[in-house]
Amino acid sequence: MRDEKGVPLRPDAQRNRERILDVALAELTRTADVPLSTIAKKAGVGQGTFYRNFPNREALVLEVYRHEMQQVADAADQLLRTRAPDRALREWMDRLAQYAMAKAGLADALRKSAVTHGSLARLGHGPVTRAVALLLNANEEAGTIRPGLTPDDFVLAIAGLWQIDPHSDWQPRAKRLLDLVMDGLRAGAPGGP
Amino acid sequence: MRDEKGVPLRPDAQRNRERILDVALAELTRTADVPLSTIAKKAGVGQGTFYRNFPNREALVLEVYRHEMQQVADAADQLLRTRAPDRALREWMDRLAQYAMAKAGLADALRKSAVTHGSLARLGHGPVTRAVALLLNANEEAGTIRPGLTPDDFVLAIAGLWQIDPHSDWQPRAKRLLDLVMDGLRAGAPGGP
DNA sequence: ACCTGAACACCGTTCAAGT
DNA sequence: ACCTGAACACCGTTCAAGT
Repeated sequence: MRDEKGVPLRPDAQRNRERILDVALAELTRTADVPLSTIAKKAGVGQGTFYRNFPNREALVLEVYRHEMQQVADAADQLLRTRAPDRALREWMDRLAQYAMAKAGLADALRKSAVTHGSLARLGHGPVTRAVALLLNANEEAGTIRPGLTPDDFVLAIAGLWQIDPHSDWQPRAKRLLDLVMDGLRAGAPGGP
Repeated sequence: MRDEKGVPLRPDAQRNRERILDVALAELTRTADVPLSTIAKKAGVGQGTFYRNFPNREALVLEVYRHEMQQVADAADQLLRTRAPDRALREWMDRLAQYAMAKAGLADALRKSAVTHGSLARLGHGPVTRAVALLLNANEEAGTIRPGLTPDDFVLAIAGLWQIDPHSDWQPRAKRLLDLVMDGLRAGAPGGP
């Protein structure tokens, strides 16, 4: 990890930053409204150190979320190698749903802290967008979805996932949503019915 | 307006409540994070009076949002009387999009204050759900959408609307999303292609 | 029965002093 | 160069006193 000028952080500073992120992940996953002071305390750093690393709540939440999203994104490549494009896409959506439900507190935190639109958009330019682009491309070439769909279209279409209460019986609702989206993606595909 | 026991509020109490709601609509539409104390002050009531009416931020936001949503819901009946079912559905979706963009601050406020899932679900049992049910029923009977879709399915499918930045060029993105959803609803319809 | 506003508690943010 | 933690500011919530 380096600072804005490209200078490597001092080792103790680096460790502090990592400890904050570790604690933040654990705490934010549990509930979205942990006081930042609690995170600082559990990470064993002073308030000032916390704010040196993350100037506000949003910066912290975004960083944690980005890191977690990387993992979901990575699953896309493997699915594409081992399955037909449309099955890969659908299974990836299922994993995304599971992930969204498991990290509900984190998603709440994102909603609450984010300047909302701006931040979610920025997240879009991360690994998830790349994964979605891969999946959509493969399907477009295989003729299993209509041409011209963008990762942005897809992300908007599945936004409902984060509206589902993870403490409820969420599986059937998620399945119905994802089936609907999949039908929407398929509509007008060259290889369609 | 009556209290929990069905006793009508004293006239001055009633006026206070209405003034709070008026001010809250104006302020929350502008930005989601107005201090509640500001709303109380602009409404000309003390802190205590504010809290008598709305025990927390969420209660206020929900009430304002419900009131505003009523208007969108009302448009459904008129559209159904003057248009073919699928055109009525699509045009209603367009209005919803316009509304969501106009009241972006309000939607932010809802996201930030709500216990998130619980509250949005409660909103679901309001006039909007009734309007969606009407629209879906008419289309199902006309054979323009697949049978068996619920208002809940629909609400989840269009959730992406509230992810769009209203300060951007939102029309094309909203159109692409709503077209996709409409295709999803149509997939498998008896009268479909 | 309802209202007011000062008082309290809590949390985010800053900054002087330290290593 | 980086850290600490007390101090400050702000906002939600309560409550004693008033009409």
